[in-house]
Parts: sequence; C-alpha cells; structure tokens
Amino acid sequence: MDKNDIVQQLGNIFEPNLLEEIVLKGVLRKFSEGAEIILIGQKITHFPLLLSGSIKVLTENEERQELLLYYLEIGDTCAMTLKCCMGDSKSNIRAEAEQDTELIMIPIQHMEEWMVKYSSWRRFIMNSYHERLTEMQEAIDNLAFYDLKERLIKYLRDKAMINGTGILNLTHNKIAEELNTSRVVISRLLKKLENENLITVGRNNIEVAEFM
DNA sequence: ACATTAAGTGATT
DNA sequence: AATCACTTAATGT
Repeated sequence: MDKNDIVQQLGNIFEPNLLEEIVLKGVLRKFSEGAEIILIGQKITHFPLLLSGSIKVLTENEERQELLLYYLEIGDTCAMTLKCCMGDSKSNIRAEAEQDTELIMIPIQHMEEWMVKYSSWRRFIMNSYHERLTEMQEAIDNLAFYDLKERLIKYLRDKAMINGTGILNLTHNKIAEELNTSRVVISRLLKKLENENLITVGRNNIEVAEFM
C-alpha cells in the first residue's frame, strides 16, 4: 500500500493538507490475522488509523478472562487509544487483528495540534467517540438483557458480517473466551442452533446460514 | 503409532 | 448456565 492508496482510503474523511501530514508523520504497519496489536498495560505512543482489514477490541480482567467489546473497520480509530492520549498512557484494552490488517500509526503528540489545525480532524475524533460510545452501550445491554443463546447468535452474525463470509474458522473454546463463558456451554448451544438450521458446525469451523 | 487438541456427553450444583 | 469428569474424534509428528 503506497501513498496514493492511503489518500484513496482516507480521502473522504480528511482534508488534503491533513492527508499529507498523515502520510508524512504516520508509520505504516501490517498485522496478519490473529496478531496482537495492543496489549493490556502497554504504553501508547501512537494511535492507529485503520486502512484495511478489521480489528477486534476486548477487555480482560486480572484472571485473564476476556470479553469482546467491538470491532474496528476501515477509517476507524480506537477511541480507547484516544482516551490514553488524553490522560494516562496505559492501555486498558487488548486489540487483535481479526483479519490481515493495515494500519497507519500516528505519534500521539499530533493529536492536539491537529485538533486546532484541522476541522476534519475534530469532526473525525468527535465522530469516533460517538460511534464507540454507542457500540459500548449496545455491548452493555446485550450483556444485561439477553441470554447467552442470543448473545451467541449476535456474535456469529457480527463475525460473519465483518469477515464478509458465512464460514468462520473458530473453535468453540475461542468463542467461549470472547463471550466469557465456558466451552461446554457453547458446544451445547451451537448444537441447538444447528438443529434450528441456523448454522452448520465442523471441527474448527462454523458456517452461518445466509439469512442469519 | 502416539500425543495433542477439539468437541461431545451425563451428572451435579 | 457453570463445572467436573470422562469419552470420542480429528490432526499433527
């Protein structure tokens, strides 16, 4: 991916002068599927702008139990990282490449400067906060108001959407971890969903039906 | 052939 | 819905 591609991907979001600065100051990075992008407790020196692929963002407690929060797609940035730029600079989330992903990493010192200089940057930041906050709210009432079976259905549907395919390479164990439950329970629920013809399950993969 | 990892099952809380 | 203990099946070396 070269400069022209970057301009292409982000051209609708940012004004030309800002685009130039992004290309100039940013560092291009690639992560392959499954790679860890940000770890909990990691110090944040750059914040990511997503060029291609997708990233999943999770929280984790002291016992290393995790919970999926939301996905980032092209043109998104991580609001949690933005938060880190403001105050204390340790990450309280974990980010992992959901697919092969290209990012442009921008040193955090440009944050504030750009807020003053570029209106498209201000709009972008506000927008990101808004979107992420909305997604967080969804994640919360998902947790509070739905049982595990419904959460699992949502999880599979989102995953299929993000990956653009109904065929998901997942183990029951991975799903259980991301939904913070146990493998046995997931296995049983998947079997139920299969009986309802919503999915078909195989070893290391699940196929989500079209209409789901 | 053997060890490892993923998934299925029944019983219990 | 979680946990335990155990089985079966698939896969890697």
